[in-house]
This record gives sequence, C-alpha cells and structure tokens, in this order.
Amino acid sequence: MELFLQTVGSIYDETRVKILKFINKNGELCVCDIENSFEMIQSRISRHLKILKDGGFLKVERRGTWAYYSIRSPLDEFRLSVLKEIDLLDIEIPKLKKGCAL
Amino acid sequence: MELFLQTVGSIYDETRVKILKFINKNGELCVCDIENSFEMIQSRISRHLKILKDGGFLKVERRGTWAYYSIRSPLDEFRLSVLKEIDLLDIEIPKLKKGCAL
DNA sequence: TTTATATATCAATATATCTTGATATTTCGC
DNA sequence: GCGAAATATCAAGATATATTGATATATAAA
Repeated sequence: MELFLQTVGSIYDETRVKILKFINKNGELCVCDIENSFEMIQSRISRHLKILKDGGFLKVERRGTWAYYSIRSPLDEFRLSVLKEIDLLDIEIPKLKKGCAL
Repeated sequence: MELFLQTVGSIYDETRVKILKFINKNGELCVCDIENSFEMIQSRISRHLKILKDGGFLKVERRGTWAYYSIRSPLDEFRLSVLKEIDLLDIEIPKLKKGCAL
C-alpha cells in the first residue's frame, strides 16, 4: 500500500506531471536543463525529480557534476499506463532550453 | 490536467484505495454497509465515496433512502489499470458486514 | 404531519505537502 | 587546496486535505 501511495502521490502534482511528460518527450535531461526550461528555482525542480524517482518513474545517473534524469526502464504495466495517460493529456509543456553554464 | 489530478487525487488515500478495492470485490454496496464493514463514521465514508465518484471510479444510484455505490462502467483504460493495480495490492480489506437497520 | 433511518454537507482542527530562500554536498579545474 | 558550478537538503511559512462532530436533507412509515 505504502509503495502504491508513493507512486500515486508522485504524480499528484501539476508540476511533476509536466516534468514527467517533458522528460518522456525529450529523453535524458540534467537538472539545470529542466530548471531552465520550466523557469523554476533549482530546489523546487530537484525536489520534484526526487519524488518522481522515488515514485519509480525516473532514474538518475550522475556524470561529473551533472545529474541526468530519464524515464526508468523497464517500467511495470501500471506506471506505463500512467505515462501513456500523461502523454495523452492536452497540456502545455515548455520548450527545451539547455541551461547549464558549462 | 485538472481532471487527471482529480482522478489521481481520488486514489491518493489509503482509505479510498481500500474502499475501491472493497467495492470492486463485493459489487454494489450502500453507504451503511461500507460504514459498518470499515467501522468508520458515516461522514467519513460518505466523503470518500463522493471523492471516488468525482474521480470517475464510482457511480451512485439512489433507491429509497439508500445510496448504492458501484464501479462505474465502462471505465476508460487508465482507470481500469488503476483498478487492476489496486486489485493486485496485498492489503487487508474488511469482511462485508451489512449495516443498514432496515 | 411526525418520527426514524440513511446520506450529505459544513465548520473546526489536525496533518501533510508545496514553495522559497538559505545552506550543505559534490565534482571539476586552476 | 581553493573557488565555481551543479545538485541536494533543510527550515519556515503557505496551502491543501483528512478527520471528527454537528447539522442539514431526503425518504419512508406510522
């Protein structure tokens, strides 16, 4: 139950739904790219990414100073259906703006 | 987005997940049956049922003084996958105890 | 019409979650 | 080692949601 609620809770937020859709569309991205594209402060993005990761939707890979987030694979059937549903949602997601200084 | 979040929010609660699983297992039930089976006060059950209904999972039919809740049909693919996932959850749900005085 | 049963809704409080700004951690290059 | 960039975490305030108890509504029976 706890795991299920964590999974559900991770998508019970407008920002996280958009981030998930954004990563699903654009593929692997680092935090600063998402931060820049969404024009939200870093701590906020970082927190949401962690929640989506803990919810089982994302994985992280650290390379140097960067943390690259991408859709976890393989996804179980339930999370796949969530992703599919989110993909069908008619919502605006920002254009990808690369944001890292280096 | 709003509708999606409402749907997701309706299952982001332990009690509601159990109620949904309970109705899915036992079929159409009136509020007092659920109230009695779960041993929760009426206002609490009533509220959760409303949220599950507004989330698109349940329908109500009033017959006399009773309100009978059941799984809405047909369900779209996403809500079906939710129901399936909840059905797979290894959680305890109470035994059905008919609760109406009449 | 009065009373009882079933259900819904409201107000107040308690609890959880989100956002922001500040700070901590990690890694790289000098 | 030191400073800068990228990321993570924490504390405080704001907002949302859950629970309870009280009350409102609706139906049926006497």
